[in-house]
Amino acid sequence: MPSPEPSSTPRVTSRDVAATAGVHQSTVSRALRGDPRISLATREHIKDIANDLGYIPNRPARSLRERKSGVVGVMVQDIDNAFYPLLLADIHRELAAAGYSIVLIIDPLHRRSDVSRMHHLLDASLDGLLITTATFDSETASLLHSRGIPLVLAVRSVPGLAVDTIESDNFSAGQEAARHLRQLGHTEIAAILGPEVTSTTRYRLEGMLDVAGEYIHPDRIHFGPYSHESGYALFRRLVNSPSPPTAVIAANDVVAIGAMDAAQRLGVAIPDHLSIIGFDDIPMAGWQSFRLTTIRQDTAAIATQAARRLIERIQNPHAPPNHDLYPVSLTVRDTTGPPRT
Amino acid sequence: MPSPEPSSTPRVTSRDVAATAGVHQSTVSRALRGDPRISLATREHIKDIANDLGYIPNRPARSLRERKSGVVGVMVQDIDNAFYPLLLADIHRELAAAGYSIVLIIDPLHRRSDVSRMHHLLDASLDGLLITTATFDSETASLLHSRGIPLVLAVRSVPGLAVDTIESDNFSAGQEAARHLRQLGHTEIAAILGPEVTSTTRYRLEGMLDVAGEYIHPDRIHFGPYSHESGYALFRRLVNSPSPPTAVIAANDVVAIGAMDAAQRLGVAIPDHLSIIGFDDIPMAGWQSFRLTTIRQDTAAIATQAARRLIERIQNPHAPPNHDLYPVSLTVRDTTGPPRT
DNA sequence: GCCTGTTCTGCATTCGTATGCATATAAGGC
DNA sequence: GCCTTATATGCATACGAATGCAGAACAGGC
Repeated sequence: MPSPEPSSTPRVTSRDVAATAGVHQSTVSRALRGDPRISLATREHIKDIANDLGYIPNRPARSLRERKSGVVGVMVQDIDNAFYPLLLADIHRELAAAGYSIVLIIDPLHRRSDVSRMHHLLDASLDGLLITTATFDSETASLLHSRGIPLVLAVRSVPGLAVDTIESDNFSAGQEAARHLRQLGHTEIAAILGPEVTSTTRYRLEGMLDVAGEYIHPDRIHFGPYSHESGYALFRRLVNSPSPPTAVIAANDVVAIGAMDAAQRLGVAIPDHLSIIGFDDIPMAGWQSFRLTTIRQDTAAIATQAARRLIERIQNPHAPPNHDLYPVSLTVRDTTGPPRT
Repeated sequence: MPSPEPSSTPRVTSRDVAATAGVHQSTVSRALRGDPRISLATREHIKDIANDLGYIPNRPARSLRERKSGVVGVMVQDIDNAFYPLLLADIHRELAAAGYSIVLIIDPLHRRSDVSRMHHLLDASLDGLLITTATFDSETASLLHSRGIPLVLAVRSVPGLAVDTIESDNFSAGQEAARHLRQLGHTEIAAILGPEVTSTTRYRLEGMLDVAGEYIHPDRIHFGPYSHESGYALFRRLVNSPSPPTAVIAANDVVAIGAMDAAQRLGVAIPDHLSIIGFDDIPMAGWQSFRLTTIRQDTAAIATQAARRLIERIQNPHAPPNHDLYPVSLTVRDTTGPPRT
């Protein structure tokens, strides 16, 4: 198969189509958009010619004129973290089905976005923004919202910010996790949590404390990033402490699996010596190597709904904001059991 | 924190800035781009006013005028597959550093892109395209290239297509894997491979056969998607066959881990009963739960280099294409050993 | 055959920025 | 104090598509 040379042919525009069809550019525009005011015959004729010439409407020109780009931004914390690809897959499917392209915006915690860094979000190249990385201490979402860009918060919420929010019932999630461990008889519970400034961490913690506050000593509550490494490191520290806990609640499955990795390395038997429970129920949690007990959240539903809400918001910027709260459920596998005696 | 209302204020344009600065729009444009022909005083004055007014240049307008969008597309097979996020992270870092935004294009194998589906890739909204999903049977890359869009192929190559290509030495990779198993004494080797139409699969297979052709019976060569599920299912079939192999070469680490998952479920001891080797050396392969022996490829280098090549290609569309070939190396962990006796 | 009313198409402008060219003002030479 | 050369800014237009409005072409009524 010989490789065809790239053609340096200048792009064919609606004017070119118009010229060869013997009509005016405006007629081409209308014909291709199916305007019934153009006679059917002319419409078909123009479509044929457009096809022959390989005409493709210029997107920037259209965006400029229509004041919308057909592109939305999706902000994730860290693409190299099993949770976000999971979200992205469903978000992408839904948005693509509606004709939107997705710009990937990676917004790591340590590199907080100031106003200047978000200029490119407000340059009219994005019709909307789906944020999965909102934190309590960042004004990003609030600023963007005040600048009028259609906005949706998924997974994490910001109290008092009146924008569409799609999240799990994380308070219940925390309760469920703690309740499960309590029912197994644990009284020495530790928590390896995510960043303190995230709603997921805060509400889950509140739920845990609500159910098992007296069994989770403040010294045993640790905060860190939502990462495998964090689970690994903090678990290590917990186990090497003078009085190790009998159960660990991990920030999410990724962290829990990091902890399990450390456990395996340290020769800590799970669940015989120590129980671990996570949150999310990502597919990996169900793999034979892990069989992780976890609080399931409906990530697919959240992703899909977030995408839909964003589309609605773009179409109707002034509708009152919605708050979708999804229930969670305990999934018992093999990493939790009664405490060692 | 009260939630500020989204402002419906119309966007502030360079003309607005010009008006309040008492200069012409063109002067604003030049001043903000640092044109030395505008006096320093005026430049600063205009910048201050632009700041005060919160002026942000309109991207579609700029794209239209400059004939470049500052956006590149990155095509991946399946975001929900550990390998691609890994690639994406580095690609994103590199492109973001160069000021490019990334549009995520998911191009699943089963939904092949025809010309109409790729119209939106040619509508001038993308300055270039980084394809990680090229296959032998798809004309996508070739077509796009002939249409003149700057193009880079990463990970997978297409023979005879004269475009920048960045890949590992997959033939050597196949050789290494087979050599390792041969040196351990294996004579009953099976292969759970990726799609036959990918260069990675084809070249790795050729490498394997080159070294151990007589020990890899054609009936034991299986093709499937590069997925956990495929590894799981095909491994199961292999083990349940009348004469199971003593070693399995998996398409990549994701597939290998799928196979290990099946092994664990079926009670097949690894490596005592059966050896498994993968390709890539994704971080997960090193986790305690897996300790997978694998042929390491420098994914980070490939991702980074691909991004750089694309940037170069955009700047200089007519330079001769480059072919970067990266060496691979055997990483021995705990999933390979001598065959059972 | 004139007038009204449809139906179809063209004209001209708009979106916001960048830039070639012209021009105005200032500075310098003598 | 006139002319040349910088220096600094303005003017006008292009990028490509969409659209309000005007107008052409045609049909029908009488």
